[in-house]
Amino acid sequence: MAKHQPQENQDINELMIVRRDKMQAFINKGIEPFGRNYPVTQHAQDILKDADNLENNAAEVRIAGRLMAIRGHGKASFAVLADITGDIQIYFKLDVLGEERYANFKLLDIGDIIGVTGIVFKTHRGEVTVKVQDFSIEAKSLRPLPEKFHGLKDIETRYRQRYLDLIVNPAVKTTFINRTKIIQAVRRFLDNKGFLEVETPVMNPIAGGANARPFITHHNALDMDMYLRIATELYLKRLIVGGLERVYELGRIFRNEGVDNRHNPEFTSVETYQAFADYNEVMDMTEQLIAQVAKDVSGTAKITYQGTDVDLSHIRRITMIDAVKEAVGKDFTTVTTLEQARSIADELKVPYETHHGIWEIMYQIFDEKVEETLIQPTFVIQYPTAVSPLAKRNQQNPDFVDRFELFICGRELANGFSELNDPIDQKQRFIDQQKQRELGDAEAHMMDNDFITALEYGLAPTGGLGIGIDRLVMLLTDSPSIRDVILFPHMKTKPIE
RNA sequence: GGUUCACUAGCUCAGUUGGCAGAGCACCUGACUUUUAAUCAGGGUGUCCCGAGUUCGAAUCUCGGGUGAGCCA
Repeated sequence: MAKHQPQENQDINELMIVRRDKMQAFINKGIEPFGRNYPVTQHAQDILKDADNLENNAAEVRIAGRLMAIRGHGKASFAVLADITGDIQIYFKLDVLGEERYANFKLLDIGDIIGVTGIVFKTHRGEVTVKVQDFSIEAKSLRPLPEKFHGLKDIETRYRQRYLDLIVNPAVKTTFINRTKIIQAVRRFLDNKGFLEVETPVMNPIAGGANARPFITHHNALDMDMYLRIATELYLKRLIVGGLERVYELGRIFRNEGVDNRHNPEFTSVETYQAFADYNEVMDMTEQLIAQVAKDVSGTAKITYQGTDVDLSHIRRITMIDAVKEAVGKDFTTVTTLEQARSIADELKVPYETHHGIWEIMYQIFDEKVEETLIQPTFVIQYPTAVSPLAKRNQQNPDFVDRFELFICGRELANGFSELNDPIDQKQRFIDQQKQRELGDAEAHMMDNDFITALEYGLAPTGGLGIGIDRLVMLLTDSPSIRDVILFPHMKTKPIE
């Protein structure tokens, strides 16, 4: 066994010295303070649920977990053991354990991970408790845990040392278990609809499918710069060209942008593509998916987010023109000149660029003034073509595309459209995006000739959808910040003390 | 990027007008064989985020920096 001497430079306080001394005491008794395995027969919840039966049969139970509290009473002591299912009380008694094992118990600290065998009983107050017959130390904890009553509140520590957050703040564990349930529910929904889950490259020679700045990395052997993907869209549409008909990818996306309540540089999205469907069918499916996932996870489609009641069972649909009219009282159907559009934007104090046309200005107004007003679930449909380089033009009005975005509680949650399958138009859209890039828009879409080539072989009419999984999890777990639903949110590096 | 706020013991937090660094929990010593935020008696364990400056004297005032959070862009 390795010697557990504190390193000379390591900052170590009295509390840690005490724990190291106890660890050494175990070693001196020939007991390894760090275990190898401990097969259990139950979790805490199993025992609580089956307590009467276990008690009557005097059955031996075998559990393991972390000591969260110790209440010593001289020759007998109560403690709280926590495993993934929750807490259970355990009882150490000198009569039962004998002098030697009871002395070993005295070397345990809050935070230690132990394995326990014992018999279930109920205390005078009726609490289901395991009377410990034997126990083993599975991992000595050398650092003190945050306090049990107030928990860990320091936001920085909670994010940097999420394991502490998970140990002492039970609601956090629930949130992340629910995150997994949400992702499972999304997969189940799509699998049941015949979608094929696929994996496409994370490292891309061209970062496409969205308007965002990419992270750049370098492949040494090929001696080429590569981008981390900013979307999965263009690869998935290539698969529709290839005849896979219904595909989805659920995975990590990277965008080189700032960090706030709703943005983390890496986040999770799901994108789906369905051949022979248009954006109306995609909206129908999105509506079903949101409601189904909410029911699977919360048991109901009527949820509360940050004090606001939200009914996810129905999503209204409104055109962007109507949404703007409704929110700010400006009717863009009457706008025929750029000057009119600019004066409306000026009046609303919404900034725009000199090269923006009427509909781009309207989109700026929508983005700045309208989105935040869309609290109940709303599909906004009919986006300007100028801001939607991958979507198919509307049949009646080529200035607009058959696109929707879903807003809930003022936040964009999903984006979908009838995919642009005309390679001639797609090429022109990319050229237009290049012009935007030359005008200084670093987020404008890159030219992707390889994708154009794929379209030239023929892309079936296709409906596509993208959902921000993190935002969906925020909504369904009532979390105010995206950092509350990402286990390890990105932060500036700083050594843990 | 701008702006406001926060940073004090392992954790949660006080700290007055600039005058010896505080509390609860945790921890240590002792008592206690059904407690449960156990209780009782005793014990304060600290780079007051970092660095300058002002001052007889700075956790406190000033400047610079760091990290985080909120708001704005």
